[in-house]
Amino acid sequence: MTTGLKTRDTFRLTSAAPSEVAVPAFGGLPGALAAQGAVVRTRRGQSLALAIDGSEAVFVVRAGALMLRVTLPPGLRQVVAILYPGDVFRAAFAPPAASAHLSAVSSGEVLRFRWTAFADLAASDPEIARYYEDAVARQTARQAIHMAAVGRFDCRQRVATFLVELALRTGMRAPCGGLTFEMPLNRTDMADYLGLNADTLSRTMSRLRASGLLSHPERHRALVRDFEALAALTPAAQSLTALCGEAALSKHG
Amino acid sequence: MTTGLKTRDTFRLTSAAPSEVAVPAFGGLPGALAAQGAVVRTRRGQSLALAIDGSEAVFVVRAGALMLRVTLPPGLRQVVAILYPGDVFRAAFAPPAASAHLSAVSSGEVLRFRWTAFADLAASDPEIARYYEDAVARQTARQAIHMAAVGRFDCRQRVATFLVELALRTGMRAPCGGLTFEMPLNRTDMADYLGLNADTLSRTMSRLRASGLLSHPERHRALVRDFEALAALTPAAQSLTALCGEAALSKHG
DNA sequence: CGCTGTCTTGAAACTGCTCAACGCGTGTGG
DNA sequence: CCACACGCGTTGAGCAGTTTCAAGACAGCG
Repeated sequence: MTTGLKTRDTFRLTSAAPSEVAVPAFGGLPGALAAQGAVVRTRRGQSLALAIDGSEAVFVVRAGALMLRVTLPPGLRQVVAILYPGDVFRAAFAPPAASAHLSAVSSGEVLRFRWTAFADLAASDPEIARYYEDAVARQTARQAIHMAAVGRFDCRQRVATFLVELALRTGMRAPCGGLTFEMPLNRTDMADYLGLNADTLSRTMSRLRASGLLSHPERHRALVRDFEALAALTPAAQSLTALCGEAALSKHG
Repeated sequence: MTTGLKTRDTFRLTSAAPSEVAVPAFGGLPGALAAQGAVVRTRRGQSLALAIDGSEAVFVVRAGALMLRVTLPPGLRQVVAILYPGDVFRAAFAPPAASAHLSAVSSGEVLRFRWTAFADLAASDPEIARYYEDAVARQTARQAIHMAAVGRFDCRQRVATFLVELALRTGMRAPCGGLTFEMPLNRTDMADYLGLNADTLSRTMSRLRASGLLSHPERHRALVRDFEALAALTPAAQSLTALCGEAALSKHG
């Protein structure tokens, strides 16, 4: 909030995404933020405390990715969200009484603040306020798509959706002409993210591999030969490209 | 953001909800907001445009409830969120290319602003900024629970979760000793919210009715004899009471 | 080399979905 | 006033897709 400027995303209503894509505010992290936050380097699996000696924490992801997992009484686990560079997470986003757990899915770097300090920064610097607001809005919109995927897609659609998401985020053009990207989550976490059984997920990916859409040159890395074909498998393809930007697709690795 | 004050919610980490519940900031709507916003009276089914002649809108729910529905290409519909009094909705929360649609599920009243104007208000009034931030955080936490429900619960658990949610929100002690509340959504919308088939939902509710937990004294209204028993059916009961407050449970209708 | 954790795969069981029929309340026109 | 169509909810039967459970493959590591 704070600034009267228009959202960087060209604002759209319903309807198909135009080719001019809303580029998320990566790189655009306000300098004042980086100067004030505590830098935390993350390693895969590392968990991040939601409180800093009793007071609420806020995180801003600079590199790598985080995930928020909740666990409900009978051991039902759900990975609620994956946070990519540019995303923000306030501890109050975690639901109470649900064993909320924030952890890194890959090595990277996050900025950490006390919420009180962060709010003061935002109050005094419109750029920070606007950055935070836009990040929250972007993430909320992404969550909506994820919700629809988990609520309505069959297993192949869900997996395709996730792969497209990863490809758009971290994909690089491979020398051989396809698209490669990290698969930082293990099968269980991926299944928990997609609301699937780990066995079902494994089967589904095997089928994608068998159909030639996907291959695993090495563990924790995927190669997609024909991105268009993969995107055609998920009803959310348009929304995802609009949300993540297609910048990644042109980067060469 | 803006204010350095601590969130009204006593901040908690993981673990079970204590009996002292985080009361959502109803009634606590800053006066300055009400003075500035355009009052919109809603009727059931009425849809709310996400843009005010081309610029982004924000809504603050004062009474009644709204729902956000997305529809993906093959006609897959998902009700992503239900917004109750005190909740806020910024148009940028709606995902692009997903036929996002915001509509009223019951008659009520919402305040409408242009986002630019709202942001300016928040920048100048810390109380408004804090109200908005806390509302967004509360809603995000609720979404996390909903995500877990859609991703991991079986149909009975999902329906129980929804009923508990409604009971906590709008439930009143009935003269006969149970709890009554409105059921503003029709079967289809409820099913879309829960990620279920409408037929399955109907069956599930019939079973609940047959087991004596639920009854329909009149259309669009439910009566729960034994709230504890209903709450015992959902793994999210603790989280829901922590998020919605139990104030409603003591109100007499 | 053998251990462990992760991933894969198969067969059976089950849950929820599809499709179609029916009941009911409401609105409309004869 | 009745007949009819319509929207909405309910219900049954059969089916499809997912989960469950258990066994096996594979890589990493002491």
